Amino acid sequence: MAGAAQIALEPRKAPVQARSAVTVEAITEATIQVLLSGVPAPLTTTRVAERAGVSVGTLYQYYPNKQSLLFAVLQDHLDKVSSAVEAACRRARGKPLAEMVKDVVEAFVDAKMARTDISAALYRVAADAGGPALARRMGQRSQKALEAMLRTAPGVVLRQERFAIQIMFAAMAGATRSVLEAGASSAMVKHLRDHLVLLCQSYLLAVTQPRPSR
Amino acid sequence: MAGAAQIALEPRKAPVQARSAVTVEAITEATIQVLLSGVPAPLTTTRVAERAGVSVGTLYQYYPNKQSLLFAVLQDHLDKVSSAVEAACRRARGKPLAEMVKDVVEAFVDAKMARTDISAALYRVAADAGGPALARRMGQRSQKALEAMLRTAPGVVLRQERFAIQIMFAAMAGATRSVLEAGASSAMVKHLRDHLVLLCQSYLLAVTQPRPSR
Amino acid sequence: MAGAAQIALEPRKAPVQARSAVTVEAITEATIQVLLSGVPAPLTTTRVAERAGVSVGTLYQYYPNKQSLLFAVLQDHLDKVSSAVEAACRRARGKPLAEMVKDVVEAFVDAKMARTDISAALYRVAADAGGPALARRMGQRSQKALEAMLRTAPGVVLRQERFAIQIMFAAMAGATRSVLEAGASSAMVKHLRDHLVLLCQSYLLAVTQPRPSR
Amino acid sequence: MAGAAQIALEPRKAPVQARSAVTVEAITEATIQVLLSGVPAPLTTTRVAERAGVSVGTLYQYYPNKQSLLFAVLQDHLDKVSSAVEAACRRARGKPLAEMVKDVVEAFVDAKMARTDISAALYRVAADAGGPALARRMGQRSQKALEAMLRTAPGVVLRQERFAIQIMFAAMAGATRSVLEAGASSAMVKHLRDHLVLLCQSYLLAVTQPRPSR
DNA sequence: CATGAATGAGGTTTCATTCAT
DNA sequence: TATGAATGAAACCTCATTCAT
Repeated sequence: MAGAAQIALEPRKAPVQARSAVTVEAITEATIQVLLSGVPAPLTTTRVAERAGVSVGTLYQYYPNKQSLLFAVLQDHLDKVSSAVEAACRRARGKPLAEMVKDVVEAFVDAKMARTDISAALYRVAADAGGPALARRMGQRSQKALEAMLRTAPGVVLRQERFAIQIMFAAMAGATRSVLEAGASSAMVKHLRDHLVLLCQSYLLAVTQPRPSR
Repeated sequence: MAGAAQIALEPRKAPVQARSAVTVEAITEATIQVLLSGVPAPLTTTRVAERAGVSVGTLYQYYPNKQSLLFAVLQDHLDKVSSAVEAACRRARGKPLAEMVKDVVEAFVDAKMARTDISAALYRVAADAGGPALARRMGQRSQKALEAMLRTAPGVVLRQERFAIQIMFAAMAGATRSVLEAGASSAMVKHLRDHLVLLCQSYLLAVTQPRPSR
Repeated sequence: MAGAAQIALEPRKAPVQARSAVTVEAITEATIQVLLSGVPAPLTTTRVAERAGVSVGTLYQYYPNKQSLLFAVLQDHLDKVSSAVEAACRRARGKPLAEMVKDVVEAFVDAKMARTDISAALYRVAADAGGPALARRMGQRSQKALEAMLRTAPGVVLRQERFAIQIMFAAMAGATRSVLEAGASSAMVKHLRDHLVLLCQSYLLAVTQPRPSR
Repeated sequence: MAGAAQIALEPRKAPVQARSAVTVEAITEATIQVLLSGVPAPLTTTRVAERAGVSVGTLYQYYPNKQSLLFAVLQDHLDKVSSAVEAACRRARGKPLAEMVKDVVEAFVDAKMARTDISAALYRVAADAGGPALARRMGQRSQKALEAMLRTAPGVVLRQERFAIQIMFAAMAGATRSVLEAGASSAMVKHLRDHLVLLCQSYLLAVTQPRPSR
């Protein structure tokens, strides 16, 4: 989509009742299933509803429009990844730089690769309006956490800190995407972890400020 | 798009006559213009034709369907980048590793950033069927060139060479995309160049095989 | 139409609810009306929907494409005729040949001429892909019934039975079409009945096997 | 097509020059070829022109529109059949009824089956506006000739002469079409000839006026 | 609350026809 | 005269969304 009017992206109502929660869950799950069932068929609200075992009307009770549905699914996924990174950052505070990086990178890869099928499928809808913005927002959450963590690394000061973190994070995301789109066999995923650790460690070292000596 | 039937992606006929060449050029240019004019309006063949100052019928004389038009525009862009990388790789053969990397990274960034508007706009359509495959194919061209070049680097042997190159390339692409989607001010672009040089240099060093000495 | 890709001809869903049944009926009726209103306007789905008082979307809920709509209308018509012939054949079993023929021919003509307007209108769409095949299939139903009936005619054995029946049926159909396309005044229809009875009776007599006497 | 505006059906100009004659011939031949090449592709003027080895523009020099082209091809075909029937009728004057019928029926079948492929293909376009009218006109030519011939049959007076001839002719046409659409193997064609002779002979006998004796 | 029939704007694509070269 | 690029009306069909039941 080359653009989109300003559209409500928030779910229409929180699923407070148990019955609702089940329905909503069924709908989001169905969305992913439709995305995954590689058939050359576009993702339509009717198809999602069918797959979820509810009527379109019901779907529209919970999501004001199609965008908001996709948005919710994407958000859920990205939120998991961001949270994993944030948690790892919290745990790694104060450790030596190399360890920090290792912990965080592995947390990121593990979260992203927990369901390779979903991750891969979501790239297809992420280009829609709202997707890039959401990704950026979520990326910033992670980057903020990284920044906070890195400041606790003993004896480390980064040059152009913010920017360096953005680059590192984007590099991680790019490499992960590449592996995902290449099929993401478990062997590849393992290599990805190791290489990304190396890549990030060496990069951060390279942008480490020369210690103000004496 | 969540999927697509097998569809002809090749242009319908090459613009042999002068008149035709102008028309085709106008159409591809219009495609980008429509993509850029961020207005909340999807890219439609009608709109592209309008913008190009021709009728829809004319558009369909050259492209059998909408996909093939987008495909052509994307291909043109990716081809420029790949070619730039290949050329840089050829020129850098035999140089020391650090220089190699510098030359190639800069060539990549410069090619990608020659028209930041186009690059950014194309991310929106790249998710369509055919887009990912094309990107992968083009990426492989670059990676092949990188591989050939790196083998001429004096005293350098990489561990898991192919994979390492894939990761490096994907990291570059990811970081570049990140900057592009953040606005890509010229200052940022300059920093991107420098940081990517560092990132790639240090990563390659890190995955360099310990010389089997003596 | 000079040809057609393989296209779904079956209705999309059966009208189960009362509301739907009305809609479907309105659509098929409208199809015939549009065909009849001899105005120099082709049969388009939009026009049919308009005439039926529903939206195009509704039409497409029940018929996956234009072909299937025409197909359904044609099928309905041909089915009525075939059924009439079959019924007559069943009733005429065991009667003398001349009576058999009379009964069946009259049943055929009556069924075909019940709505001369519809019959005439349908010739216009019968040439479309699917039409000839359907007509052949329906013709064979009738011919099968004829065959079964004729075998019960006392003392009658036909030479080249199957083929003779095909010829007779096609002759009937051809003559009927001719009258239909000439306007089919009720006087003509009456004459048609009488003449076709004669024609079929005398033809069958002519192809009756000489009784293996004594 | 369910109708058509009043459209010029006459060829735009007679091919007076030799060059033109070749071109026109190429175009009509190409029309049939396109119709025959059973591919699920509609008959378009562009395709016909291509096949004929000329440009669309040239096609439109000779035929003012698509209808007139189809009309010309159909007319050519029907004219051959009508002429054959007329000639046979002329030759058979004065012969006994049975011989008359035999000669004419065989002339009809032979003319129609001279090119079974063309005959079969033309059914597909005959339903278009202009087609039925043309067929009727041509049928009347044959029927007139039949009428004139039959009046010379010694001792034969038909009841409802005109109508009977119409029915007989339509029956012949219908049976022939049936065989054509069933594939028209040469064996079937042979049987068709024999059966149609029988059918017509016995039918005419059956409608022969009882001689006003004494 | 759920249903699913109905809506209709709007997208893609075709193809008969014209006319500048 | 021949060419074939250009035209654009109009056809088919989809699918997000609504609302009576």
